Amino acid sequence: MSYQSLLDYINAVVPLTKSEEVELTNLVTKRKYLKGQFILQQGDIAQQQCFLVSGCTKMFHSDDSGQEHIILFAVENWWTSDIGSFISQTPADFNVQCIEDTEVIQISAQNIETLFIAIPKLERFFRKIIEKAFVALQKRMVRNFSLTAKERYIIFRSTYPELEQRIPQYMIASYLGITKEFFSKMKRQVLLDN
Amino acid sequence: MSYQSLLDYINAVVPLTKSEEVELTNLVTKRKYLKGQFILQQGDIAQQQCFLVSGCTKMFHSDDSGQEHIILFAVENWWTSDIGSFISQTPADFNVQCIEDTEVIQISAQNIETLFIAIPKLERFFRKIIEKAFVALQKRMVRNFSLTAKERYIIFRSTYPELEQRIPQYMIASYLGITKEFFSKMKRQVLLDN
DNA sequence: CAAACATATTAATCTACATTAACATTATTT
DNA sequence: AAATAATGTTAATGTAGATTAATATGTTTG
Repeated sequence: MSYQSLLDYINAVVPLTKSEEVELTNLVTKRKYLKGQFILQQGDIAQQQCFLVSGCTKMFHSDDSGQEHIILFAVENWWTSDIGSFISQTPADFNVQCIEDTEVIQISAQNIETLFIAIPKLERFFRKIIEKAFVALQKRMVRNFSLTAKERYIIFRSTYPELEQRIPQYMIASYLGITKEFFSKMKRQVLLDN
Repeated sequence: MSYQSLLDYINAVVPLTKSEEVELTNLVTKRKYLKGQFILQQGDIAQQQCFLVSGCTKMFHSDDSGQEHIILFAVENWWTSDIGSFISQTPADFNVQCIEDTEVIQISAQNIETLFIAIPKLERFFRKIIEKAFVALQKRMVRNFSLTAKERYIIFRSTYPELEQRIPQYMIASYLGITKEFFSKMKRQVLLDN
């Protein structure tokens, strides 16, 4: 069935019965986006939370001077959305844009409430998902405080070896919080070191 | 009753019945710490999640060169804990230390599981709490990428006007990700500007 | 296969912030 | 009240990373 990757993902955390699986799949939708398309634009209200079936996205903030600051990539079996906008239905601080053709399973803000009532253990599931995301973000924050860009890059490489192949350098630079020019310079250093 | 501030806090998000309130208060404990004492030390496993009744704490990471990086303050009605350590019972990345005499209500890792089973809506409560924390952290991350220390300080002042009175400057500097020397210099600029 | 566009490199110059070190001011303790 | 510790300031010098701008390479598209 077409929602299998999401079901597998959820079942690994909170096992669902067959009827719960049906209920869930009735409240989600599937959608394809092309490379370059926006799933969410800064200023709009996030209507959906997205689970990636295939493809790759970046979530970023455009600041006043037009600079992009990438704060999250997502690939297969990752979630992406501006959670703040989604939960309080306020204008998003972030854009979500596809950097490959991307297929997602979406849950709307309305349906997620229905789901929480129908299947309370999904509340546990989403709590655990966001706990994990929070912990990762907190660690990244500390790294940005205490490590140099070079050190952060080395950690990024070893943490997400697949990502480096799929994502243009200048986006990785943005994710690390540095310019593409400095990234290029620093990368040469790293490669020479090995 | 002595757990009232916690009950008020929870009731504002998920209303509890009287019997649920009793059940909850039976599974939490109260404790006092003196200024300077550690609630949690880096490398230990976080046994408790803490709700502050009074006082003030800082949560920080000590890096390899011994530098402190503060990533969270907490005052009355805030939660504090190394969530990562607490949920997966692994060594903490962070210290939590009192910067005033502090009284907390604590929930242990074991009891929180009991609570989730006894009162499922607490699962919703903690999901909402952590969602809020996550959103705030994400915004702070973007600010660290896109704003100067001066701009971040101005936002800090207007967001937490009370904190600036209670907390030594050098800790605010650490929270902003800069040295106390640079903070001192930059603060003079900000004060001259007004 | 051009032409257009997206991505990456290099080098010169600039700046926000770190480091060091000395000193000043407040709190706290005895 | 003196002594000690904690906190805050100032100034000189150093550096990670930004900015600008020119050029190179790679990849789509007509």
